[in-house]
Amino acid sequence: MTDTENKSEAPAKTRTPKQISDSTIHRLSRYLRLLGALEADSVKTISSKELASIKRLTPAQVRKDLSFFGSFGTRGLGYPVSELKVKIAGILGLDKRWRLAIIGVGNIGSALVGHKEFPERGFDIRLVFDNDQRKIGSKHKGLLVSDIKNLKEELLAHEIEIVALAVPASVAQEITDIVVSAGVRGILTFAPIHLNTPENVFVRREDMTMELEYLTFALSINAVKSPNDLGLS
Amino acid sequence: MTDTENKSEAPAKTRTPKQISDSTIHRLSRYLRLLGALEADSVKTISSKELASIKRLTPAQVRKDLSFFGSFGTRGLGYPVSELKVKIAGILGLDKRWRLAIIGVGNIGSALVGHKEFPERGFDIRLVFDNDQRKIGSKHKGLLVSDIKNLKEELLAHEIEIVALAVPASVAQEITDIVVSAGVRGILTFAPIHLNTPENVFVRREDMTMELEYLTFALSINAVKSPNDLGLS
DNA sequence: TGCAGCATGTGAACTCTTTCACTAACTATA
DNA sequence: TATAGTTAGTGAAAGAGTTCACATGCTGCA
Repeated sequence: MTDTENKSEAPAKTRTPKQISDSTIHRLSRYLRLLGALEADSVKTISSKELASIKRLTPAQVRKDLSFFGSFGTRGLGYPVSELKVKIAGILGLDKRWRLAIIGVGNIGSALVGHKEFPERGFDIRLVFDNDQRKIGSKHKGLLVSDIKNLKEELLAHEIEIVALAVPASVAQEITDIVVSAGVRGILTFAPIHLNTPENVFVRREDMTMELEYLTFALSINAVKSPNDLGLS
Repeated sequence: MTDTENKSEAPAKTRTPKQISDSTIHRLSRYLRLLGALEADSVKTISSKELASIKRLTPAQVRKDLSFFGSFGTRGLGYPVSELKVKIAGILGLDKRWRLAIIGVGNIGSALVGHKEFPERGFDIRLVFDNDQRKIGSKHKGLLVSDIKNLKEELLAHEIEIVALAVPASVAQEITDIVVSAGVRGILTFAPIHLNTPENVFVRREDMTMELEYLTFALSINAVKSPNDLGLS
């Protein structure tokens, strides 16, 4: 075999089947928000450079993120604000409204129910659950609290698509199983534990303590690790 | 002259510049929590394999994470649970209690004030601020709400180290500036905007909408699960 | 119409993170 | 004490994600 080199030539086509990273998706969310503000200010066009400087990123990063999904800009000019906003919203699946349920009306669940940003950004809270008899049946910030005993039935009846889980860690898995059995495929959980779910169910965890611990780590080290990634996830 | 020892010619030891990644820190937090549970169950020793399987990681990942900070295990046996817990807590700066202030007692701030996990994990909420006269002076979940007008003075007086910012995005930067001027170097913010801070101030952002949008992205893609199709053609 | 200037889109290089694969070292047992 | 079995620690390889650099192609103006 003369061409030993050849066997390593195969990967020439390193084209991964387009796996989009978490970071890219998160940045799209951030671009989207900025574009909303720009649109409100009647800005018509924005370059990757401007977009990047506002978000503390590199222009290349912005262009690369967008390029995964298509070509939305015009060379020599930049990106059309309104149009790009619509495109990104489409990519993120925000061209429809989503039906949400909040499970658990403790401190966090309560905050979620009252969170005004949700409806503003396309998320309609349709159901609120708790297991506390004193709460069940009463209105909480305008929403009737349902008995968690009827969780599955109600989720199905209201065709809930995404659930925010704000219950104690001790019951989180148990409730997750019910939620999944009701066909819900998106879960935003605040319980600091790993949730077991089928592969086609997506879970995102919001963990404030973890972020605080990141801060204590950074503050204790006292040596700055990476000056510029403050605030990025 | 010795041969290999002596030279600048060798591009040299890949200086591990001790750059610890975000992910590693987050995983340490998760290990720590698990170790707490194990300790409560009187588990004395745990291997990287066991630790990994519980957290859905690889054993190599666990060992690598820990190896950045030292050698805590025993070959052939594993890691001593209680000891490792103390070590990780130390790494994360959790060998002391931290003084926290919550700014903004709306939906989210209110949840934070009542969040029982904070004191349990070493974070003492010392101050709570708001700008609403109806709230100022009253007790909110056992804590007196201070006037945000006195923000700087109070932060200094109580030697607050970390602030949780739960205020509208429109005033977040302004308040951040004050917080920073009071010597606070750790900020956990819930406002969905970039905060400008000096380099020695650490900011972590908690953004529920962003996580929800991640879910809608995932759910949308999956719904249209055509083989090669990720977005537009 | 032609030209100058800009900004996109993108392969390639680079950097960071994860996984692999192997050695060193300890435990347990006889 | 020797031996079998297990597991930590760690360079190196592989894999991801980010940045570079430049050709392409559009805009605006004379």
